[in-house]
Amino acid sequence: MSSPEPVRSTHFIRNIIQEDLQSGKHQEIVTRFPPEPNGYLHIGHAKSIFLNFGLVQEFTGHCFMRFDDTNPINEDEEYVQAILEDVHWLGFDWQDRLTHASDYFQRLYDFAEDLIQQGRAYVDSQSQESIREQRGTLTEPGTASPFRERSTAENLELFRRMKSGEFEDGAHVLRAKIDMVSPNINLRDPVIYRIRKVTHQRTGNKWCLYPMYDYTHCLSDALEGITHSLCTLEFEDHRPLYDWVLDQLDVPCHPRQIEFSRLNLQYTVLSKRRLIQLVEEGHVSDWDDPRMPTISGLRRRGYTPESLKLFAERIGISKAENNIYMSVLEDCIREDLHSKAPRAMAVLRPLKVVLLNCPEDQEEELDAPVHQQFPDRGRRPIPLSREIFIEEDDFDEDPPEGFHRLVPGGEVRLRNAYVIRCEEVIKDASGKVIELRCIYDPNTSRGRKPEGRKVKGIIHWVSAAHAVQAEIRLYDRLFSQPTPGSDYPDKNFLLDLNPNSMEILSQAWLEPNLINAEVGIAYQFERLGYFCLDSRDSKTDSLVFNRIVTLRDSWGGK
RNA sequence: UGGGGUGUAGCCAAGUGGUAAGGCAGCGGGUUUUGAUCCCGCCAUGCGCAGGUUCGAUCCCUGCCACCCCAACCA
Repeated sequence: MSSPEPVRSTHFIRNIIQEDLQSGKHQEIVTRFPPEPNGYLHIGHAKSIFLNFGLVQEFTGHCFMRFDDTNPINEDEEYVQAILEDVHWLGFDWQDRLTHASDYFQRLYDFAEDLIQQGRAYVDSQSQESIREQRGTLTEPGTASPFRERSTAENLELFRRMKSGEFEDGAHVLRAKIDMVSPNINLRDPVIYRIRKVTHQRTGNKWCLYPMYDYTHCLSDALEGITHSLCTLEFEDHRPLYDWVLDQLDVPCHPRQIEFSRLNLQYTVLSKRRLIQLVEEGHVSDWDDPRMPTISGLRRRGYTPESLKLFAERIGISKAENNIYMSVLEDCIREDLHSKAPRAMAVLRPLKVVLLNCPEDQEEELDAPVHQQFPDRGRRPIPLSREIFIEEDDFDEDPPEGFHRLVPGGEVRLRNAYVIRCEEVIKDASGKVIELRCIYDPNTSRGRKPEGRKVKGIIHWVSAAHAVQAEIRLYDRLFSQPTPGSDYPDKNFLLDLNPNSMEILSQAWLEPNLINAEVGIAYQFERLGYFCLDSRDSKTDSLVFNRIVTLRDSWGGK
């Protein structure tokens, strides 16, 4: 099966790597994908995964899968497993390069003692509040801590006692001694170690002292021999600190940090805080709710790894703020599935049609291609009998201009079958159309056009006696505003939740061949869109399909 | 008001001191038993604004403007 060839335009990071390879600065490149295991991965992470893992496939090199687990308070093994599954599903293999920042805790600690020995780090024994006040503001310089000039011996002793658990949380911290009046606030003696008497998901109770991100990340990169450390724009201000730490210590190499802009996708949210809130407050069923922009949600919804890769290629890599249309993502899955998906007919909102000239005991076995453009994929059986279902909105008593479907007295083609004419419209007491009586033209089977008339419309249908009932879940965007919350003073994104983001249709009818549908395969329900079995809720005797995305519809009417 | 970034079409995004790639969207037309797909064509005298240098500037220089990020013992 062919997947779409991604459009490859170059970007500044690829250019840098090419130059480094050509100049001989590096023989191969090493990257890393470093999530904190405190939430599920989302499509923004996918952008980073495709970048980091993709680059090393494109050039020679390898990529580390590294968990940045320096803050045991928020982290959890559940997230670790979910993240590994997601990265793997996207198509990447880290081989034996699965690491954790916590693997380096001892080495990091030793480096810290080294810093102290050099007089480049000190133990501060002030309260968190004092440290914050002394940091200064954006426009005012910071002031020195009274503990800044402690002796090396005292610093070392205190630091060792911090490690051995003699002090309570918050009693002391270790700070890098850099520059309290730097215009870059990150350089005003940043805290690099804090006491946290909590159990770490990997190291247990071995440590009660945990290193901070800025100190940990650069050293982990250096220890792994990372050549290019790719991160998002908000870390740009941290780069001087990244470089400072590595410059002080005897490390194997000095990776280059390069920043790119994070993904912003309209009609959804991509911040961990907000995604957690959606899950915890029950606005969605779970992390893998098919409306979620998480990788697991997209997977359950029916998105393919190939479609997400296409998306990553399309949006590109740059340093500019971006605001991607949701339609770009939707178009990627359409493009991928168009060639892959077997075709089927399904009626979501059924309207009964009786074919008057079809005897009650008549059953005709028609068939149709699995995929019209790929005849070698075979054919599927399509039974026809006297009673069929068509889509409710494929009939209109009072049609708008340009309506190509069925109208009273009019003709339409049943897809893969005959042309029918509507003879009679049956309504219930309230005036609602509940049944159509039609006659079919037996001389209009496959490949045969009706004589002397043009039939423009084609509608899908299923045989009532043969159809399989199923529940179908129609999904729409989770939020009704492109930038959720932006119109409210408190930026409350929940107020923009789309109340119609999921519609459940429990009376849908499927062509009988769909009884063989498999989880993980997307089907095109002709004229409607792409659908797949819900991996959680579908059962063999009660099928549940998710709508992945609609087909494009250039007809504005309805 | 300090520091760090970014501004190329509706949305992304290449690009170069020599006259603006590509994708998505949009528009027009063709094919079609999916109003899908597919095919063809159109779509920036313009690169945030104003000056300057130059034969020539989106690119170099100067000055502005707008937006984003930074004052966790988060990452």
